[in-house]
Amino acid sequence: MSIEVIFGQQLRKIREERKLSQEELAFRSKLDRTYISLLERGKRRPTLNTIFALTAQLDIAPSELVRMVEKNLDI
Amino acid sequence: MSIEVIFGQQLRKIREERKLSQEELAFRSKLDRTYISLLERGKRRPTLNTIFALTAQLDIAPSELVRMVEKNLDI
DNA sequence: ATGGTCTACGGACTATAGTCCTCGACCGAG
DNA sequence: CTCGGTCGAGGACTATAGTCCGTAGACCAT
Repeated sequence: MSIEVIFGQQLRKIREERKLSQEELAFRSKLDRTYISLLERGKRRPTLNTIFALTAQLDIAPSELVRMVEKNLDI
Repeated sequence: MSIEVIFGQQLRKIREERKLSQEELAFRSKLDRTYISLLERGKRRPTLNTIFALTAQLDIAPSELVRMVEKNLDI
């Protein structure tokens, strides 16, 4: 599976655990609502800064999210 | 300090520890030499995929590089 | 049936990641 | 001095990240 698809899956998982809507996450991280949707569906490749912006609102370290991607990549 | 500047510093540090030139790293990670230079000087913001491509050639986990950025960010 | 919430998805756009080509400066070795 | 290896920098470009508009469908309650 590609990096961006795995990333999207993990992002969605964390967001849902936090009980946030895509729109709410977008608002808090100052990103666009439709862009969160694109990310979760693996249609976009976030920059490092975007990852930091997202994780800051999800109460998780950027490196932790990346680590989740790594782990799920080789499955 | 900004995320991209810290990232560049850490990238350079690791690359030099591995005794690779920018050109050699660029070749191995299938990126452009001038782009590695831009990254190290904090002039560009790498995508997640680019981080994976770089770290794969630096014998370090992507999450580890990101963790280094995190740690140095609040100094 | 209707209104609210959530999400997928599209098109058109702007900003910027990443490429390619080039030149100039530096440095240590021959 | 010159030459090879290395890097900074800039200009012009192409690809794609990220925005901003919208529509439509699913689900849930009233």
